[in-house]
Amino acid sequence: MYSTELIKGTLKTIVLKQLEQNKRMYGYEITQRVKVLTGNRIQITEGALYPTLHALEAEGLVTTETEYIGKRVRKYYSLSSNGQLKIEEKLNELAEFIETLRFLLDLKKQTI
Amino acid sequence: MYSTELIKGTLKTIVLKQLEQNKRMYGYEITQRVKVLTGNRIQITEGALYPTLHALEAEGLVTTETEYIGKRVRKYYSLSSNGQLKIEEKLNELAEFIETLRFLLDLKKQTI
DNA sequence: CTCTAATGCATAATATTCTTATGTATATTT
DNA sequence: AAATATACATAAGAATATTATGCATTAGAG
Repeated sequence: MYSTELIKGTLKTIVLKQLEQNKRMYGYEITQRVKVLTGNRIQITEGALYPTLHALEAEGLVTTETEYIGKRVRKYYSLSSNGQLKIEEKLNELAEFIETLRFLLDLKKQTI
Repeated sequence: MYSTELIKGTLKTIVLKQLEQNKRMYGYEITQRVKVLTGNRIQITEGALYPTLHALEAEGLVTTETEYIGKRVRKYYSLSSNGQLKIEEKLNELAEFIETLRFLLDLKKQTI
């Protein structure tokens, strides 16, 4: 696990990117997928995730559909067209920021 | 300027790295140097910087000396040996985190 | 030579965004 | 039967930034 302060500021981007890649996901699924993909290195807590999803919805970046699996509710999230634009913006900004940090902190460039 | 949320979590690392590279700096100097080095892309505000410097001092990662330039006070900061260890730790962690993000968000690798 | 901008420190009020804790409920595995 | 996993949600608190304010000195522009 990374020291948590690093993750701050990237959560929305991570969530939007998952929705871009998988079309339609529910909250719990997002946390599990990110956990697996990162080998447990990034674990999104529920207290962080749900408020973030609600904020994304309020900003019009995602749309929702509620479904019942048996008696259990699931809320599916999908990227809206504004969300699609936003994730592209955010990825560009993050990539630039990382390049700036790399230079400023003299981090090694990846050649792989 | 980057959306401010990105900078959160990297400020201590940036400050410690500047002190590693320049031995002895005062607060205002750090903000100016980072501003120039990043082409105005990262501008550390005073309200963020000074509390951070005080925290680093309280953690024993930096030592301070106060000097007068004419009648104006300047507080110089230097990396302690614990600070030296800490910056190495933080840079390693950040580099790993960036690699994880690169994979998770499918960011392009730099070849330069 | 006066006024503005820059230098230099600091703190307080506020905002954001996370962690941790709590709550509720169903489904599955041991 | 009990523990764990699934699935949502919100509240209290911590951390860390922004914005605003305050004070004071020095350099430069008009």
